[in-house]
Amino acid sequence: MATMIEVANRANVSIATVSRVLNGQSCVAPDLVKRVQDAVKELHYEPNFTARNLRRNESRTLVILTPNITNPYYANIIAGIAQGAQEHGYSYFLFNTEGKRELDEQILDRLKKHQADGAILLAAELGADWIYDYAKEYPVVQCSEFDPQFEIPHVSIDNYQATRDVMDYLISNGHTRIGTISIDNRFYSTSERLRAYRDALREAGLPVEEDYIRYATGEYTFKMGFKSAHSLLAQENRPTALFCISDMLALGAIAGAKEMGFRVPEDVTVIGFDDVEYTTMFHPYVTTIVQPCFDIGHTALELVCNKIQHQQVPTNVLLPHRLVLRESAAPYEGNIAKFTSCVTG
Amino acid sequence: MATMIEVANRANVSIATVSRVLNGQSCVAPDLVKRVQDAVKELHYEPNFTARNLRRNESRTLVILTPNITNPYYANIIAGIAQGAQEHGYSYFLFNTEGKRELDEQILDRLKKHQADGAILLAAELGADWIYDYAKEYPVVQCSEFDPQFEIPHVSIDNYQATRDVMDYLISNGHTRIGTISIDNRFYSTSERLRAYRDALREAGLPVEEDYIRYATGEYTFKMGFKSAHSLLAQENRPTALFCISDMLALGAIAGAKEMGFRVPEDVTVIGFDDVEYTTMFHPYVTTIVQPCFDIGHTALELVCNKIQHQQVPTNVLLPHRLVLRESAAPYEGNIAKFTSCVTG
DNA sequence: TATATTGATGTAAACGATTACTGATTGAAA
DNA sequence: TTTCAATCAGTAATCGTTTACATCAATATA
Repeated sequence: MATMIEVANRANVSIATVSRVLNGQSCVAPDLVKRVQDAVKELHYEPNFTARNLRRNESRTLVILTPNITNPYYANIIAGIAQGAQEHGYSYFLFNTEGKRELDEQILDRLKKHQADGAILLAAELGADWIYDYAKEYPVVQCSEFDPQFEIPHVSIDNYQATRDVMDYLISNGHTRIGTISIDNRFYSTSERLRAYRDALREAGLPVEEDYIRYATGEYTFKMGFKSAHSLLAQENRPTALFCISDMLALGAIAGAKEMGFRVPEDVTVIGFDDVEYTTMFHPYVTTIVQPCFDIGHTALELVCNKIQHQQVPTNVLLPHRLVLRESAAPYEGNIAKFTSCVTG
Repeated sequence: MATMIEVANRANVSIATVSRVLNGQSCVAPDLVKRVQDAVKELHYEPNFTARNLRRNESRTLVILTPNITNPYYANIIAGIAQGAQEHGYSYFLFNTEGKRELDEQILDRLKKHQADGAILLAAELGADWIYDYAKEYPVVQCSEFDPQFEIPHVSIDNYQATRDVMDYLISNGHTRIGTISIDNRFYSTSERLRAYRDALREAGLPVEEDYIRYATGEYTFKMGFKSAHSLLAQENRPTALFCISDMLALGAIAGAKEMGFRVPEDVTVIGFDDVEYTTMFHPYVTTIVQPCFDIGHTALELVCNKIQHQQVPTNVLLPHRLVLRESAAPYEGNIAKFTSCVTG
């Protein structure tokens, strides 16, 4: 592959002129410009980005840490990031770290090695103070998950309010026995949703039954939703509504409920969270909280870019959510008794 | 961030020695090694990979072109690639190009710019001779899709035989009116599956009805499967079995059939392709061809790495597939007549 | 006409690593 | 004791750009 020197020789100019033509900032005489451009074409010259990056002391590259790209929720956020990256001329390394700290750190070390100019974290756990060590020195932005006790810029929704919206809907529709399928992870969103769930019940004068709460192990998977719903609905005095903290859990919960012979929503209302596309594939379509995933990703990207350029960025960006009513939720009709008998184990 | 020079000064050695210690090939006296290591720690030195890459004339980076990460089929292949990349110390840029040639070329140009050492293409169309131009000069491997007329290394399965396996199963189970949901794309897999579909019917002495074939527009989506099944099953003399060239199409087809009042598999057998995890989420679980996605990705990565090291690599790697029988397929029982009446438009 | 100003171009020094080459030291062989 | 090879460390060139600075010609100003 030809270098600038060869281009310069062929065009009979200095390499400085070649560089100037290529970057097109300072003025160069038209005939020289033409000579350089011709030489570039004839030699099929392509700039060596490694050399350029070394000289400019940048990489035009970001790292993105995600727990799991297979999850359509993350996939949509990434789509937003991708579009923004394209717009700003950035590339990115996408890493599936499954939230393993070791791996996370190994990847963030790329910032130190000049392999990346900034980072976006999609699944920062509560209490992850080590992230702060990076964020102090390098442009780091958190997306969807964050810990409010650290001053690291983040983009998310108001998880507490979103859950209150769900609970308001359920309670005002007559449900009094409301269960929730949560996860045993250390995400702020999880703890906020749980807090809102409890607060809503308490404020409505309803008891907070620990038997109505399930903490699924690990990830937001269909299987976990299935199992949790099974165990929730197998109870004598089972809940009439299930609030699931993700759509994949809700889809699993619906399947689990159906498998036990319950109709959704007639016998059990199920509400999800996120609004991934699978919510409208299988009936009943899932009533859920719509998160502006694409925008969350896109905004996060804007923030890193601004940080890279040493601009001031807001720490706490919350985008609007929305409760969308579909088929899996219905007012409580009081027709549950007949089903309690057919519950197996 | 400290450089080698600072480390060298602090350790009172030359930068050559620092480099030698860091790369650990040539021998360095133990006390010097220690001094260098101490200096590295004290200064929190991290090598600048841009500089290293410039000097070594490599990037340790790959580009991966995929039409759509959201599709779980591609996601699994990428998981295989990711693992291999990790093993070999490579990073990769993942690009969703949606098969747009312009974009594809723009990204492959990174090979010329020394931004990547090799490329893996997940969705090369038939007749894409321009890919060959890159493949001649740079390490390029194709994964899942390829064009047999070009000598570019690729990893895939035997799509013709896999489809013959499906058709053998259907025909030997008494189905004679077999439809297929294909796509109007330019993939070799698509044309091979269609060829096998026609051949199987012909060889079994069954007519190839063009009315039983649907070419969905664009992508392998749930929606397309839904619509295509609807139109196939709305016919007077509708097929009793549908072979879908992807699982997402099959899931859509099952939903479409159900929406029309058909039972799957009692009234219509539906068979998919790929074996993504969604096949076993909703009943009926989908009978499908299992592709070793992870291995396909992993093997493709091995091939690029070997090519990068100028080793000889095989051109045509085909991995084994398998037909797995689940709930969505059943022998033809002849009980269809009663349903033809309830078919709407 | 002499001088200051402007603007285009070239020269050469970075950027931070790797590595060919050179030189010094040591120990073994003659 | 001399010679030679082997081992290890240092010097400096190199990778391919960008860019501060120097140069020079042309124009404007006095």
